Amino acid sequence: MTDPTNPPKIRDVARLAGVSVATVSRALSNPAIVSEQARIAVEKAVAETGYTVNLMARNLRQQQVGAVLALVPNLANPFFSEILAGISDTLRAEGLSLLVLDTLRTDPDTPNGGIRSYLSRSRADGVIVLDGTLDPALFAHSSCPPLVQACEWIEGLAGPRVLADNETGARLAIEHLLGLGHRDIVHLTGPAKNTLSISRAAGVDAALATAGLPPAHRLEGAFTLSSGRAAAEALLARTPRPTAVFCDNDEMAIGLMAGLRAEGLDVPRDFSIVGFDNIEMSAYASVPLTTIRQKRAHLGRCAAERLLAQRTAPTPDETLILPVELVIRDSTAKRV
Amino acid sequence: MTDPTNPPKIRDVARLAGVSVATVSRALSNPAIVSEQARIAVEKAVAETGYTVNLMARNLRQQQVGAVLALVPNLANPFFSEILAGISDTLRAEGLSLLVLDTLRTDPDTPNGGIRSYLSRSRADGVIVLDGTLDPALFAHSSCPPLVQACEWIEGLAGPRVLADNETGARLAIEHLLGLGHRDIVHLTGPAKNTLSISRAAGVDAALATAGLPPAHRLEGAFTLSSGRAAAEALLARTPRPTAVFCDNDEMAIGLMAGLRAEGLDVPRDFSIVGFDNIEMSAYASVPLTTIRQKRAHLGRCAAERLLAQRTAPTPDETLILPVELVIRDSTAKRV
DNA sequence: TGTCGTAATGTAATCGGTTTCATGAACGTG
DNA sequence: CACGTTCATGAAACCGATTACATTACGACA
Repeated sequence: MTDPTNPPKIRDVARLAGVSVATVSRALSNPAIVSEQARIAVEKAVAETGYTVNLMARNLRQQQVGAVLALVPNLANPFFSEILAGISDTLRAEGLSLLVLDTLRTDPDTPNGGIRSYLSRSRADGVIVLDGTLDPALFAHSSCPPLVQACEWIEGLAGPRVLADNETGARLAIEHLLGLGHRDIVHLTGPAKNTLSISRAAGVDAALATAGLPPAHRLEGAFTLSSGRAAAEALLARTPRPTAVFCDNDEMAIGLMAGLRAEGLDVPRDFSIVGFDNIEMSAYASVPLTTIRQKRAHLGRCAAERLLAQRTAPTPDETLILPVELVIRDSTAKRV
Repeated sequence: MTDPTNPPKIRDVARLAGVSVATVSRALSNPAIVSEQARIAVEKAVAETGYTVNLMARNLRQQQVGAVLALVPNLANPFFSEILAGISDTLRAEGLSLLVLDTLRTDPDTPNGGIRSYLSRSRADGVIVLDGTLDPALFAHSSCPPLVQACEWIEGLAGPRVLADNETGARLAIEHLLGLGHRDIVHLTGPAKNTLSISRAAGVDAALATAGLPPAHRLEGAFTLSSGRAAAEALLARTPRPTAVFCDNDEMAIGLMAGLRAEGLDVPRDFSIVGFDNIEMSAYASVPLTTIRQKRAHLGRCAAERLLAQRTAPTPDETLILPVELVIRDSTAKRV
């Protein structure tokens, strides 16, 4: 019977069913190719012993791991966790496991934080990179599994990418503000070298240029609530005072609104604010936030699907750009 | 040299170094027991070939996986992702991988959503359960790896638990409100059968009883922003109108405040509100939220440490209760 | 000098499956 | 009836490491 210390092996099932281990293996993985009689005997023996395959053994033989690794910049950031949820969805459907590595919380003593040791074909069948700040050299060895870049991307790293349409998003935001009469618009960005910020800056300036305006002034933030709040002060120091701010994510926008409120200023009367991402909280902010909707779970699913597609077809290296849309709430208003 | 299609095996290293595979294995895993000379030869050969161990082979032999599985109720919920970040920290330090499974997004056709198949010793060396709604029978088979329950827990499931001090947290919240003169306090809970809500309800009623008051009225929510907002209406329908609400998490509190604001009511003038968790957003809400601080990353770390402790010592089945504290902000005020 | 202990190493078994290849039976066909 | 095909099956190779066990060399000590 079931012995907790000695899990049943395929041998035990074979003996009990009166067939060979090969037949048991076949009956379990490809029932169609064994006789009815053998299949039933095996099923009975499996039920009786409580046998389950040892995945380490199977994986060793099949040279696959059954898991995909996601490299996330900050696991504690809800923005990424929703992408992960989407990735998880797709992987589940394929019976694959999701491995998560937080690239923020790395070992400072090791070069590249010891991430390298996780980038091995014997640890994961594929990698989804969500962190645009990683060193491309990390992925440049022969035993690095196939990869897909999602959301952020790494300059100089080949392979398929799944991105939101950042430029269009930024353009929509700016056009919305321009339509409301705003002319002096500040762009509150993420870290200067962040790929998202750079492509959105391009969208911002393109929209401004189309309207015959010079590039936007920029304030550098860090995608955090606190950096948004801190930006309030810098914003108020500007003369003439801008009338609108486009923020590279909703968290900074919410932080900024909190900072402005603390200074006795009103949104949207004194400042119109547009965010990016449409996190759930944005609809519940003190002033419901106008923002750019980005379907994060969907992005995660697409990234995972693209990765899985590489298992069969060779990598097409295409960039998939997902649409975004403007969500107008209460944080933007006509310039007075 | 390095051939992308044929990763070097330990054999290749051995041949190149002029030693046996056993010596290579020893030189890599326990350098102290090989001669200086052999160690150097092996190191050189490893560098030359670019060899990395095949973890599937090692794991099969050593009968371990090198990964821990976390069962989270909802990956998209930032509350859990911060716990995950803590878990990740601890595992990283031990060179272990983190596997994540979203128990919300399960296959509705399969009993238990197909979670069962992930609960195998050949998939993970241990399991951290963050979902209190799972069926204890899931874990009741011999090949289920050692587990730790964290944050939430499952009635009828043995094993160590790492919990926040929910009862004390609820008591602190209620005592704070009582101290401000509130007597008619509503408890906005999570789902009725949720273990967190039940233990907090006990804390609430204990504090009220100490003050000679009857148990609190309860409203059932779902730990979500929208359920918090929806509670506003139910709250206002009560006569006499309560003056304070204790919410089982910050998200519901923020949702509730949004709902009340929409009805033209003011916090804290018309209602004092206390949340639970102290998520980062709470300090940035329209009215900075008074809440119960719970160190989520620390909780994750503790859970992971306890799991790892089981590798050596036998399971002590103790429950570890982590302290919480009251954070007073602006959403609570003296009853007028 | 013989014996023993210790350190370093190599050979081969082992982990638990999957898969190749060989074999035999059953069947249809000319 | 001989022959080729298909189907089901089992024996054994294989995945790539770790490790138990055997072997050797060498120094210490009686």
